[in-house]
Amino acid sequence: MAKTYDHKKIEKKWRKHWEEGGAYVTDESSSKPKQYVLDMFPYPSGLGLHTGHVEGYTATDIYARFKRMQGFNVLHPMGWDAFGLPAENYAIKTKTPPRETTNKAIDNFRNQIQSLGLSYDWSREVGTHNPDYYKWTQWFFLFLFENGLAEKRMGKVNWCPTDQTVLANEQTVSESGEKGVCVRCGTKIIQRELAQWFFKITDFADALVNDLDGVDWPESTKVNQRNWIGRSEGAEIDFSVAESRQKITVFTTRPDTIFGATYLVLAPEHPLISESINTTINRSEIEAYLEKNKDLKEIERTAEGREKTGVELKGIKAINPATKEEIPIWVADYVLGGYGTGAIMAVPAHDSRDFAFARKFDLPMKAVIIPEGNVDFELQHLLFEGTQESVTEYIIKTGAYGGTGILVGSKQFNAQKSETVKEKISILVAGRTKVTYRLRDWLISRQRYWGAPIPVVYDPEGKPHAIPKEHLPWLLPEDVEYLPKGTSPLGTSKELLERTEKIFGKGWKPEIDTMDTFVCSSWYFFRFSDPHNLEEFASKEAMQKWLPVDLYMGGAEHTVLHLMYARFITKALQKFGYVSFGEPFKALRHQGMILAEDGTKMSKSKGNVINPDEFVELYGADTVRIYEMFMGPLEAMKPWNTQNIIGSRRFLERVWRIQEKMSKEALLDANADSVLQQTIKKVGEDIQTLSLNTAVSQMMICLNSFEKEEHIPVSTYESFLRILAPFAPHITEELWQDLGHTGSIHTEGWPTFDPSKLEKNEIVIAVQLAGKVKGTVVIANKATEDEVVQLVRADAKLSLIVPEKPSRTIFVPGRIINFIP
RNA sequence: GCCGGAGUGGUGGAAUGGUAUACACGCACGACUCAAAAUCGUGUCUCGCAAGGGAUGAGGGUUCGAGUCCCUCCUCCGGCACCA
Repeated sequence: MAKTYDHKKIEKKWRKHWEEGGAYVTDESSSKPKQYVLDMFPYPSGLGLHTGHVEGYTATDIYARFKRMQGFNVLHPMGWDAFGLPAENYAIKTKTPPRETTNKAIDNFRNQIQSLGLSYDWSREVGTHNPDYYKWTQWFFLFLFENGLAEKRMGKVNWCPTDQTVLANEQTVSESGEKGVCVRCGTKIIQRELAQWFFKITDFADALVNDLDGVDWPESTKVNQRNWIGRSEGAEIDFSVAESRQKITVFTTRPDTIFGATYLVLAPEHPLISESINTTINRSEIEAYLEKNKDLKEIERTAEGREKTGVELKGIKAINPATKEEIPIWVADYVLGGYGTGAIMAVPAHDSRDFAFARKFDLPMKAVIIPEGNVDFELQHLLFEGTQESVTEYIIKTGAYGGTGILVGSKQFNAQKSETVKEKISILVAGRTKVTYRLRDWLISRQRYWGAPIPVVYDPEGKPHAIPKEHLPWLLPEDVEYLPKGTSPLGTSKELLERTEKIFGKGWKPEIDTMDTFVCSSWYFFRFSDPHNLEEFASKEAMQKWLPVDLYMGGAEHTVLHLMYARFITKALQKFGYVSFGEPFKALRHQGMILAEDGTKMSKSKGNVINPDEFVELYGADTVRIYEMFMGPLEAMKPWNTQNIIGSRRFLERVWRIQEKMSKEALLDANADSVLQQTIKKVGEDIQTLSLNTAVSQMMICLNSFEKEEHIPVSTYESFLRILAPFAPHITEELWQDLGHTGSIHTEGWPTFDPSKLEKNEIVIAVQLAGKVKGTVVIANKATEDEVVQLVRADAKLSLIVPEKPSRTIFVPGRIINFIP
């Protein structure tokens, strides 16, 4: 009589039903509290959906469905990060327009996503490559430009000779960690000087660091963001040049070591070198050094393990403002021109880099800090009793000490703690406190075709002008030569040039670079709140209603930059009054990478890629969803195991079969009921914390206990189905309908549990002797310590082990009783 | 080197300081079957016939009691790394 579980029929039927009924279209009129549950939108690659997508999307789908059942109005959208290099490279190879391949890939992705039964509101779908979207990407460019947050300037840029484009610093590291290569093609990058557009993200450096304290993100991601920004607090100190009015300003985080600064080092780019080269006595040596190093890229200069090189500016000296002693000035490529002031005070006794340099060139060292806590008597003795030579000898032996401690050889600061005098010293010696950052401005120009055109035109003098907003979207031309020839493909479009001249006049030229695709993805979560708005990127009311995002899910691999840029855009909008908050993503979680069965990364070249479609076809979407959630902790990296999927399928088949035990009259056994109550409680808590693997296992435990029963009351089965519904939406909908319900199970409320039934009447507790388990006794749930002791004494085996008069008895209700002899 | 995170059966993995190995896969045996598959049942960390021991990367510590907390060390993963 009972139907068999035909996942193909069931899943197809309900997906059609949900789609036709608009089951997951967000209800804008609802007054329920909102919940914005967002996945990082994918790049629609031709390879299709991979197992990692399925994992993240299933987790947020379960969360979104759970929140709906809990009575929230949920916004759960999906879209496409559609501009980017693969489609363009494919176009170069095959002459197929990128729009064509991209749209095809999107259709494929959408089909795959829909086959998983994910409850997205497809009426809000966006694609960054569509003019009605990139119109607003261009609007953001103009918004930043008008407010002084976008500017064109010359910049040394990383240039990929193969892809013929500029790359951001962060795109010059290959996936295997190799530096100085194009992230896409692995070609060694070269450095070029070009006029480029920058977004001034550094204006927000402080807020980008500080506001991390207020968001619920994985700690490691916060650390990555902080590292990237690289905020460091220190001081700028002026060193005057002897017999000259020039001065050299250095940045240091350790002003407390200034008495140990025995020489200065300038970056090769430092302007003082050319200004004072005439007063040096080794001019040709210096020039030869600069010439030899001028083509070195920063990445090469900072390569791991590279031997430090440098040359002294002989004939000129600097004066240490603390000791008033003359110290040599060197040029060395280990000092970076683009960071701090491009000059440092070298303290070889207390900095390992300066130490290595001083050793190589036999420069003086002076120790001025000794570790606190009298750890090193030899050093202490030397500092107070020894000669400068003996101290130097000691340092050479032990290496630089970079920690904090007690000052010595520092005149009036002697015997004070290094931390407490830091600020005092920097002010007393012609300096001021200063904060610097590693973060650089965001270079957004790309010499590529498949991106949003930068909405700028140049007058006949070459001066840039913003394109007035009424001309947006500034369309991406189609009559282009894809194959780049060192200039941007847009430069080959006749239509674009004619369009520009027609609107702005003869001699005007369009900007031919496009925007970094990270610009497109830095604001899409705003658009989802109001995706069809023709007047604004999103209305203030819509953003007020839906944002910030309550839960944001995506892989950890490539998100440092995306998150940074999205936060930057949000802070810019906040500054100019568009939004009231400064952080776009309240809570962030990362799904872990799913590895191939052999425990290595899936890759096309290794041929070990798992295609989720295959398993959706074979076992059904519900099974794949359950399996991927059951594999292990969401955020953990875990290997795929095809053999294990069958367990998830069997679970659903048992859910299906147990309907045969249903009975309207039956009462649930108290113990089975208690398992059900625990399951309602635990699964709810687990979904909230996204511990979905243990949620699935709890449902399995619950089903196991039902299977021991003769009959299952209908209401019990209904509760169970409602708990399972977010995980396996199709099978539960079918079974729900079979129970005679006309409405969808997914509009039901989340079941409540009865706390009074959570506990079983009889429980097993462990009996310990001095902390070692010796056996168990079955006791009534509410049994007192005395009653438990009685039971233990009555037990034939335990009574022999437990001492007559224990010195102590520890009773933890419901857990253990421990007798200490 | 620095900063995160992790190390538990044959495998994926559970465990508010309270019976380590839940749940699942696999495997073995049994039932059903002419047979097989499917399904169901039993067993499955380790030494031991048993009674009992031992085991959560290694070693210490705190505690009545430690996978969990503290210290030292080892290994693996992720990130940063000449940023003064």
